[in-house]
Amino acid sequence: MATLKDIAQKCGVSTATVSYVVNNSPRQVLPATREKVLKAVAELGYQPNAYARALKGFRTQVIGVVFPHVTVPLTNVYFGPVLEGIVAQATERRMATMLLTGFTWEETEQGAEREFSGICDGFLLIAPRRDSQFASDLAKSGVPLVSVGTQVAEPGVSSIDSDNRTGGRLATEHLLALGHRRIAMILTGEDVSPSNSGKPVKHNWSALERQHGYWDALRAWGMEPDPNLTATIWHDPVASRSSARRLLNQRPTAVFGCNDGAAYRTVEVCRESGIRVPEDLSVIGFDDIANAASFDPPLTTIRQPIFEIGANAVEMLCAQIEGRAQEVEHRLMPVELIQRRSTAHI
Amino acid sequence: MATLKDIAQKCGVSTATVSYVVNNSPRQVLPATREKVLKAVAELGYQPNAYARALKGFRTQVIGVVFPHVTVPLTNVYFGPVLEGIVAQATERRMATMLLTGFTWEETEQGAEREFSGICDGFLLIAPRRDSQFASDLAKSGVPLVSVGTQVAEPGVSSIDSDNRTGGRLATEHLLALGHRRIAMILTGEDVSPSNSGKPVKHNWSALERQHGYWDALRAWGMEPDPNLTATIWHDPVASRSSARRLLNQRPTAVFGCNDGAAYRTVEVCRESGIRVPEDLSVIGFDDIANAASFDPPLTTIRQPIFEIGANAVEMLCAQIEGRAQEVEHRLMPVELIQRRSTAHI
DNA sequence: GTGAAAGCGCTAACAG
DNA sequence: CTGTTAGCGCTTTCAC
Repeated sequence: MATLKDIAQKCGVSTATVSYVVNNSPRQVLPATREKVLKAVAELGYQPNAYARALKGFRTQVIGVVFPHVTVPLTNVYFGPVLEGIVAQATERRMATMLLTGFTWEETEQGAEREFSGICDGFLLIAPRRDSQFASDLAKSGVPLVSVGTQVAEPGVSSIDSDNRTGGRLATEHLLALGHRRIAMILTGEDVSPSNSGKPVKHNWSALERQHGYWDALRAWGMEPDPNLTATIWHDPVASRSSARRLLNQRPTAVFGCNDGAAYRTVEVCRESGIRVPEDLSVIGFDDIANAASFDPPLTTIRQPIFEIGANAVEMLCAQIEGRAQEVEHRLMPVELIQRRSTAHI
Repeated sequence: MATLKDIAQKCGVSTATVSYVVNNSPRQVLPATREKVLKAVAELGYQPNAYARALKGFRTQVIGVVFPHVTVPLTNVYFGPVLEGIVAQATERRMATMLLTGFTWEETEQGAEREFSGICDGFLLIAPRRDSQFASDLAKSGVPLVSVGTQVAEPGVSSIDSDNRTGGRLATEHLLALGHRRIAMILTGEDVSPSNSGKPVKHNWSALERQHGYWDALRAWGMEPDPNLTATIWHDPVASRSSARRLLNQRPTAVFGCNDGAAYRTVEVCRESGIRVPEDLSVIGFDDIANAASFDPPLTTIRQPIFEIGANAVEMLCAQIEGRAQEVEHRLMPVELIQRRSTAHI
């Protein structure tokens, strides 16, 4: 790999001159010299060494995308589109995206910190834990950072997410407007089944926000949320099913699943139990994942702009990197009700 | 960000000593000194600078994943799982994955070459063009490189793909065994519709390989392929539909779609035309994408191990990076027939 | 056992 | 207009 020095020698000029030519720096260079240099550059296929450059304090044009767990697949209905938005926007800005992950979240954070804190201009944390150490450390060192899909506890860390609370309210209001009064909600959480039963359930941040919206709507209609009408499901399919079944035994007329997957699993349980959707039970989801429209019945849901969340995250991060960032910002992306056929008038 | 020098000063030792301690180098260091250094390292939160290290000729532990076009989404049925396999295997080996893409393939290649050829230890090209300039350049400079899903023209570039030809044969033999004799094939190609009609169709490399397998099987059964029983579809849905319809007018009893998407679109066209699958027409696909089993009817197809292709690609690349690579290797991953309900006895 | 110093490739301040 | 040189943070040879 040819270096500045090689070019300089070949042309009988100094490395400084070569540097000025290749960088189009403001310094005046004799046209003849410039041409000579350019020719040598082309001949030797010279590429500036990104590392040496970075060592001089330049931007690396790389953003690190830190995501929780290598087995939360990229084909996942949330991570996939978010990453797509990130990559599209990064490409637009001619930046590269470095994927940083591990087999546990701790490992992910440690690895990211140990290896790449010097390489990346900034980081996007995808759905980090609220108490993320990595987020705190980076924030304290002033490294550009945006948390996606969760607000971390550490103040000073900007974040972006959809407006989950409003979405929860919208979903519930839709059901209320349809005449439903016994409206159940299904939350999701970290795995609390067999292996770590006993520990308190750790619900997803977003699920909890959506629940707040659900409560907001109920209260606005003068109703108090009934704890019996809330259930939690998680990765374990068996335990989740029985949880869903217990909920249905409470005879709700409508169910708000905190995401489309939860809603869909509810529909499945209904089918097994002979409950018809939407005739006997209305079901609404959240996310509007790619195939929500081809569910049977097509799922009424709250759409969140997943791709745009990714794109906006990059934009926010770049603002920080370039020093144009205002204050800490918690950007909330708009959600909307997508009415399909899984909800009906009571 | 603390540097070696900071630590050295704080401890009243030389940077060399600090370096030896943090790297666990073989040089003997007085336990007391070692401890002092380690303490300072912890206090100052020292992280070695990856760039400075790389400048000394060390591995960067980053692999560049070059993929064609930012709008070929990561949620794509092929790219998604491939990338998943890549990331999983890279993580296993504690390497990071850098996503390199652009808005055109040319741009992607130029950007990757210009900016990142010094940063990455090696590159994975996802479905590059056969005449990729980037591949040639890298191969000539001896940069570790594996082409995924296509063999490039440049000799000396290792590749990995599924055994498309065998898969094409398997699909066709399945149909033949079911008693079919008028077996059509649907290929896919680059967009040759409105905008660039007139230009010769550029078929996908893999589609062509599968077609070879199709021919192999027919000939082994003493039949000569009928050109009228082959059609090409592409991104344009309208033109593709009419192409599919023309094919069906030739009255095949079975269709082999070169991928599941093509097969599925054929089923749709059939439905519109009142042709029942599999009663009137058997349809077989290729890939076994995630939702092939939930098609209506569930699609008989040839499974290719997409995730494993990604994982193997990383393994091959690392062998090159670490100098353990044998010769140029064109690894072919095994495929298998997945029998479902879109094919039936004639 | 430890320190001084060269040098990886590059940029930019300083001298001509 | 161009060359010399210091130094980014690190590793490693050589000398003590």
